[in-house]
This record gives sequence, C-alpha cells and structure tokens, in this order.
Amino acid sequence: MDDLFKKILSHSKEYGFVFQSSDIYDGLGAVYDYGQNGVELRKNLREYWWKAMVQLNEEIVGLDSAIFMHPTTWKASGHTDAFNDPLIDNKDSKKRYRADVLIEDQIEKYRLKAEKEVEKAAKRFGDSFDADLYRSTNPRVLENLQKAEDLRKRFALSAENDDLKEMQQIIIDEAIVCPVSGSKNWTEVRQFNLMFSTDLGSVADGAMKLYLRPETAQGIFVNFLNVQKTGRMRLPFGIAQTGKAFRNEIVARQFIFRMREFEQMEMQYFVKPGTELEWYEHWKAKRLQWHLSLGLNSSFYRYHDHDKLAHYANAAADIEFDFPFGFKELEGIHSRTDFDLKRHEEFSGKKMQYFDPELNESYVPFVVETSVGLDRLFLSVLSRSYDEETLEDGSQRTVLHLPAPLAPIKAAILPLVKKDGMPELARKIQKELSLHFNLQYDEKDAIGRRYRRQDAIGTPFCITIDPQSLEDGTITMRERDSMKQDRVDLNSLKERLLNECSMESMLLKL
RNA sequence: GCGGGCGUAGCUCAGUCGGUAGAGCAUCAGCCUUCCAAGCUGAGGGUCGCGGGUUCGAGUCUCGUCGCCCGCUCCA
Repeated sequence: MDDLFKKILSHSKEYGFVFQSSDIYDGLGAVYDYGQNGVELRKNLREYWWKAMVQLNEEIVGLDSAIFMHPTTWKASGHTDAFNDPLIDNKDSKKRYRADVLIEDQIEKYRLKAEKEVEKAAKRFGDSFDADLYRSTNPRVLENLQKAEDLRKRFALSAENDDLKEMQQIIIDEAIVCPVSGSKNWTEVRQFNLMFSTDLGSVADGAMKLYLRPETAQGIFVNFLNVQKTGRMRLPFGIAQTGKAFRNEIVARQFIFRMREFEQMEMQYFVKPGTELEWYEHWKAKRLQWHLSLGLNSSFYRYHDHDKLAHYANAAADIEFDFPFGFKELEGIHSRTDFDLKRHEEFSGKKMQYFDPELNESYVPFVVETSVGLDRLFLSVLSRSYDEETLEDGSQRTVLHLPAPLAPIKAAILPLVKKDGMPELARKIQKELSLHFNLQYDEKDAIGRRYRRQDAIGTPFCITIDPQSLEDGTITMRERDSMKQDRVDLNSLKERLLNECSMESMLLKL
C-alpha cells in the first residue's frame, strides 16, 4: 500500500498532474500545484459536479462568493472560537492534548466524585433517601462540587482572557496527568489558530484583520437572502459553490489529501424546518450515487455516520473512500439545522427568514449541506485509476483507467510513420477535432511507445493515421483499456468521440 | 510540535576509506520503422535540498536549517 502510494506520487509528478508548490525553493509544506494534466482532470471533476448539482436540478443555483469576508462572519459561524485551540504536549508520552479538554475532564472528575458519594448514600439509606437534600448538605459532596465550580470559574476566566500561562498553571495546580504516560511532564500551552489572517487596508493601524475563509459555506449563508429574493427561489432550494478554502493545519499530511489551501465543492440546501432529516437522507443517497457514477469500483466507497455531532448539526455522515492509505473522508453530508442562519441573524441584526406562502408565515429555514473536497476527489480518482498491468506477452504497462469524460486528453493524433503524407493528414484531423476536444499530437518514436505514453496519462483513445487513411478516409481508433483497434470513418469520428467522451452518459446514471 | 526514516539528473536509485559525480528509464535531434515501449547514432540535463564548520580537499564527517514520508496529535 505504501509502495503503491509512492508510485502514484512519482507518477503524478512525472506526468504533470501534481507538483509540490515552490519546488525550486525546496517547496512549501502541504501546498501543491496542479500541472498540465492535473489541471484538466481537476477541471473536469469540477465541471461534472457542477452539471450534476446545478444544471440537473432546477431548484439549485450557483454562486461564487469572495474568499475575504467580513470578520464578524467567523464570529457568527463559531470559527473564531472553535478554530482556536490551546494545545499542550506531554513530553513523556509525546501525546498532544487540547488544554481546555484536559481541564474540562478534570471538572467532570470532581462532579463524578460528588455523584458517586450520592449514589453510595442512596444505597445505604434506601427508599427514604433524599438525594437533593444530601447533595446540599453532605460535606464531601459539597467539597467536590465546590472544587468543580471553582475550577470551572478559573478556567472560564483564563479562556476569556486567552491566558495560556494560566491554563498551564491550572494543569499544574490540579496535578492533571497524561492518561497515557501518567506523567505531569507538560510543555507550555500554545495557541493554534487554524485560520489564516491578513490585513485589509495598507496602513497598519487603520487595518482590519481579515481571515481567509476556512470553509466556503458561509459565503452561501450570507447570500441566502440575495439569492432567494433575486432568484425568486421557493423552498426547498439549494445554492452550490466551488472555491478555495484555507486552513492552517497543525499537521498536513498525505499528499493532496490534507492541504493548507484546498478547494471545496459545497451545496447548501434550504428546507422547511422538520423536513431536514428527510432531505438529509435524500442527499446522502444522491451524493453516493454521484460518486458511483464515476465508474470506480463501488467497494471503494462507504458511509460513516457520525455519533458525535458538531455543535450545529443534528445528523451527519461522511462518504469515505478507500484511499491507498485507507478509508478516509471524501465528502460530508450534514444536517446543519438553522444554526448558521440564526447566528447570522443574531450577529447582523438582519432577518434571515423565508416567507412561506403556503403557511403564510416566516421562518428560518433548515439547511442540509453536501461538501466534497475537490482535491480529495482528484486523489480518489487518480489513485484508483492507476494500474500496472502485465500483458499477455509478459510486458508491463502503466495505465490510468480514467473515465473518458474526465481524462485530460480525450484523444491522441498519431501518424503511423513520419512520412508519405501521414503527418499532414493527421494535422488536418487534429485541427478539426480540436474545436471539440482536448487533443495531443505525437509523431515521435514507434507507435507502440506512443500508445503507452498516452496510457500513462489516461488518454482513452488514440487515432492513428496510416496509409489506408490516405486512400479511403478511415483511421484506426485504439481504445485504452482493452487495447483493441477499430476502423473508423473520418466522417463519423467526431460523433464517435462525442459519444464516448461527453459527460452525458455519466449524468444519465444519476 | 515530538519521535523515527529520508533528501544525488524529469523518475527510480548507485556512489567504497573523504580525492571535483554515475546507471537504467525518461527527454531532445537524426536514422530505422506499416499498429502496442525498452533498434542505431548523437545531444542536453546535477554548484549532490540549503547554509555554516572540520579538512590541503566534503555527495561522503559535523552542526544548523528547509522540505518530504511514517507514527502520535488535530481534523466543521
């Protein structure tokens, strides 16, 4: 598995799919560039998503909101708080913890201690036991509850002041130990802000601190009213958007799986309160179907339902993909309730409501979100298309079994030999077809080698111009996966390629 | 951030005891070639990640730094 992943890494560099960012300066961590073939594949994936979501659903419209947003957006969404974790390491176990979680666990411990006292007493006294009275009078219970309360207050104050030293002091004072090593050998508490910031305005003092959006969803929420009103949208309806998002990951790993700058393809579906779980199930199924329509083996996909839900969700699932390093999240489907719109109402003072003409009343819609990482999608398709085949004659070929509509190059134009008028005819065919398809012309080396070159970048068809072509206007069409050849008339070539390479056949599976 | 591994040509890698860098594939030009790579001739491409130190001399030893991979951690 490791081996395969490594091979995919070098293949994607060697054939112009993915390069490390700023390569000549030793690279920039967890940032990658897409090369001449990668950009095409990625663009096709984005386009296929867009067609499936926006073009095929009349109640879903597109949007392209800016990366910069008013800073209050992130207060409302909860990112300013939630993306700001105080972390501490245990030097012995090498484990990292969130300092706030450690302290909260400690508070919980005191409460549990108090509860245990109550339970013990309940056993002792039987039916006549008055739990509330015991709780308010027993000294040991009171002591533990007091400790919990004191600690809670002290911690709340430190959190409010962003006082990391105080948090560390709390951990020391409370003698909190690492659950793994059991030691109290802690580092300092450090703040990790997962959002990138920059300044709006060129003068430092007048500047406004901005964040690069950590998710695209908020751009949709703040435009909810704009789109609903100008688009005369009626519930249920959706807004779809693709675009870059940025997260300052503590540890970004696994190639383009977790990058600091990445592209999301999100759709927020606004529904009537109470119907959200139906729609959640609907989109959960729809989105898996979309992935399956790409034509990769269905065993690479599975659902992962969340037990632990985020603060805004009342249902959540991932569609996971079997990457070369195991099953990992590819897409998330979340029932986000009315959390986001309500919060924006609160922070902006604007009503984020929909007037329902049937009920003759206004309410804040509920939201079902589908959110897929384009780069992860790219990696899923690339890694599971990659194949090293051993042919009948024992020779090897490396081939990308990309779905034809996604392939960077749809067809290669190859004169069988570089003479006798074949290159000229090939150039003529290339010129005509290039109005419709992304093509590549190649006359260098033996024909077999040229086929292999195209296999390596996933070109589904090779069009070979031979002497017969000059006589009767037919060419050889060689198919990538079967390696079979077929005589095709030049007059029907365009139509044939359109049939095979357009996204229509994939869209029909939806 | 901690621990481990690694960094030499586009890719995969070799490089002995410290003596100014090699292979295969790939690329380019030409030849040959009438359908599945690895036939011939020639060419280009590396201040050995970067910076300091030791040394007469560093790809090799040493320190630092950057980056990559794995584990821990984190992950709306």
